[in-house]
Amino acid sequence: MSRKIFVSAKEVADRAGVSRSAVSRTFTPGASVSEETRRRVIEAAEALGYHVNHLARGLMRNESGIVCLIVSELDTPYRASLIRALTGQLQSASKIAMLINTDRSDDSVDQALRQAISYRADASIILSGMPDRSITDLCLKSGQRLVLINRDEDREGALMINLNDRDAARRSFIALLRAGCRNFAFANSEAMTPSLMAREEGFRAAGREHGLEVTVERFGSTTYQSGAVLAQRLLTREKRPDAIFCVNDLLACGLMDAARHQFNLVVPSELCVVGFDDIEQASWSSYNLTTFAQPVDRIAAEAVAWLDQVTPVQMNSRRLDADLIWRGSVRGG
Amino acid sequence: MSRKIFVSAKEVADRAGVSRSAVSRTFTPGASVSEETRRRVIEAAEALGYHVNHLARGLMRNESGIVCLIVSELDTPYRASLIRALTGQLQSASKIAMLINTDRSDDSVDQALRQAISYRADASIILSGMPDRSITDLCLKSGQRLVLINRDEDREGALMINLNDRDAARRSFIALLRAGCRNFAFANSEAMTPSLMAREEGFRAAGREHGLEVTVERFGSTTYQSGAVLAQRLLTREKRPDAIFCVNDLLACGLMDAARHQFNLVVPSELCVVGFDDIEQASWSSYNLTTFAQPVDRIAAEAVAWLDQVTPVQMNSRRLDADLIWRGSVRGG
DNA sequence: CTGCTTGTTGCACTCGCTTGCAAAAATAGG
DNA sequence: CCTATTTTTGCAAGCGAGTGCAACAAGCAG
Repeated sequence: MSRKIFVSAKEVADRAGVSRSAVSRTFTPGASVSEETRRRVIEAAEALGYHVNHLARGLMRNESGIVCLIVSELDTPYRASLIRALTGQLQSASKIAMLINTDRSDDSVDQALRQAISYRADASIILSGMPDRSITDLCLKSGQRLVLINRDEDREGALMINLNDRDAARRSFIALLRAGCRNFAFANSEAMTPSLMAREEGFRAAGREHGLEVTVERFGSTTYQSGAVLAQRLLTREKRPDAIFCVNDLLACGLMDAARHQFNLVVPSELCVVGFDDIEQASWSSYNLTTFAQPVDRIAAEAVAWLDQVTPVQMNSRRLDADLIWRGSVRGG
Repeated sequence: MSRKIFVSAKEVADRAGVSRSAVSRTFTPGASVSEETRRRVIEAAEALGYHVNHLARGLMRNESGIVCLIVSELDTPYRASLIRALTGQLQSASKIAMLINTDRSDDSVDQALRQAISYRADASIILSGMPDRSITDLCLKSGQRLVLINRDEDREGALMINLNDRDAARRSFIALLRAGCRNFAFANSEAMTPSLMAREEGFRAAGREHGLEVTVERFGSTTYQSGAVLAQRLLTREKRPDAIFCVNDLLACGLMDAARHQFNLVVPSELCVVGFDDIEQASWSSYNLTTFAQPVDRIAAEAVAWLDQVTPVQMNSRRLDADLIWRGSVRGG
């Protein structure tokens, strides 16, 4: 197993009969090289299988082209689809994604972040639910650009992408009202992240405006399992809700399953349900869930476009709309 | 916006009153430094917020600590959970994951791969369904270690991790037989990857051994939607199957939903279904699917352990067992 | 005190690339 | 054909680290 696998610019230069700088310039957009030289360099590079060493380049240029994706619970449907969109678009912009998994609570997170910094990542995109401020601090302090998705945190110098959660919640209320529902409930987790709370507050506010009471129940994390528990709690009330807005689809699926299989309720005639995220499962015929679509492609596009800008605008925030996807879990439509 | 954000070893050395090499050695495990010097260096580093520059280190050592995850359709439940496991364990092993998304068919894939090579990744882990041999060739040629998951490809110098698909298929057949089923079918996609085909062949072989016919139907890609189409094709046959082994859970979910909602069949009394992967949705009460669990943590552990080895064993292959998870989509149990 | 081993330290070179600078070559103007 | 201007090119100095080598200090036996 002989090492020495990579060819260096020197070797390409020798083969092409030019200087090492010429090779470097050939692969640097906008540098001054004659057409003839460029051709010969490219040819030699091709023949030798040369690839610019990004480690060395990053070292010189002081920018690596690496973007960190800081994520927890990345196998959650919404997260996964966002990651898919982000990696795709980053690649199209000639950047590359490093994935940092913040699931484990031990210090491997901290270590991973340190790694990211050690690789001199140009930016970090945070889609972790974990509201650990020290992480964002560290990123900013080490000169990275920062993108916060659905965190509603106020961070100077970062791009903040959020949804119109409050407005979506209001639209959800109106849709349920039009469907003839009268007993409204909101099923939330105890995660209490800003975007989840905005949905809750928006829904409550809409209730207030219409002079209707809204029952709110919170439990556990934002999962299918919590949905089942919330169903238990909400559907055993004396005044059983006939409309439940769930803080996300995963929870909605759990709630619907419990409503059907444990309480024998028929959706939507006896119970209307609205979710949030529009994960793939929402469209499955067992759920056929009316929900709000996270504009993952838009989110990814905004993030990548902002990273591509040369001048880092100081304060920046985008608020995107979530489209209501009408399906069968609400009457009418 | 003044640049110059990072502190270098030189600055730490000055502050600690030692030479730059001392700093370097302090952060190199196994190097010779006195306790006293190390203490002072660490202290200075801490105070200045120093992080070893991995770009530079990688340049010298000729190994970057970067591992590429080459994935397509990464928002698929099984893939996502595998990525979660892999990133987690890589981090614990002080490596870091770069994510390469091979969804787009244009040359952005090629470009991304080139990027990975340019960053001198130490290894690539391929979980892409895409059987593009040129990708694996390129990785190997640029001196990377290679891990192939569920691809059953014979690749010298790579670690191949596969499941006992054939055996699982056989166990599935026996379980269905014991449940009293007599008309067996296998629902496959047209992806025709080795591991999917092994499941099909295993199931067919088991049928042959028991002198029972197995209907095989293949359609589209391995998704929920294909499951619905396959249900249509299989359940309209004159001899309607009462046992269907689906090549994976996603497809099984689609098939079950169609069987129930379009054909009004009751699972498991009129139709038994077995899936593969044990994705989260399989445990949802709407499906309650009997299935085989992909040992994602084992897979990730094997991969990471192999990457940690110093001596690259030439030919290496692991075959892991998939545990049968008994749930309610098969009678008895 | 001398000779020898063991452990630390700093110098200087190296990794592969970018880039300012000045020399060389090509082009234009007269 | 000569000078002035514009490219193009090579030289060499970095970027931030790792490491072989030799110098040096400390510890110990004789």
